[in-house]
Amino acid sequence: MGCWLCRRLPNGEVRRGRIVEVEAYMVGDPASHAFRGPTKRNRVMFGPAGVSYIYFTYGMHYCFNIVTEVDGTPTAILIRGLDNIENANGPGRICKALELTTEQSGIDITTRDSGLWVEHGIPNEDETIMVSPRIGISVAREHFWRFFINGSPGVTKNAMNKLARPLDEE
DNA sequence: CTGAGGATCCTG
DNA sequence: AGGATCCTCAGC
Repeated sequence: MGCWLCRRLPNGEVRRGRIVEVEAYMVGDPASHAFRGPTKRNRVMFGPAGVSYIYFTYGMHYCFNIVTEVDGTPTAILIRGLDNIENANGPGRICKALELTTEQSGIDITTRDSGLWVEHGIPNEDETIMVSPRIGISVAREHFWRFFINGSPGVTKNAMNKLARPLDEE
């Protein structure tokens, strides 16, 4: 949260969006694409951290994730919202704004050379991190594994927001 | 081979 | 609340 997702577009333009909303997909998590084992689509989730996982859904949208844990442990973070970029609230809109498709799945995002990378950032002192159930899933709704910066314009407006509470009230 | 459902988004 | 639109995967 607060880091910058950076993308060099095919025309050379660089866009930087501040990450303000994410969801975690865990080992043993029935809502995770990796839950039923490796497939052609999800195989990069089973690889090392710092790699993009992008999938196509609903016949028209792409969603961008970052693989997070060690090789062989299939976890990822879905990036759901960015500030500082127009029309980048929502995972499908992020991929549209940054021109990301499954072509960019499986690439190393720890280097600028890939054209897709993350730069360091942290939340500001006056920002509150909220947690809520994840959006758009039909199982494992009991887990508060969605995180967002309260009040940021890049955060999705959704019914789950009314269930949100501050992270530091754990 | 088939069918159901989907980590979404827009409109009304 | 419903539709767009098609890929993926489980099941047979």
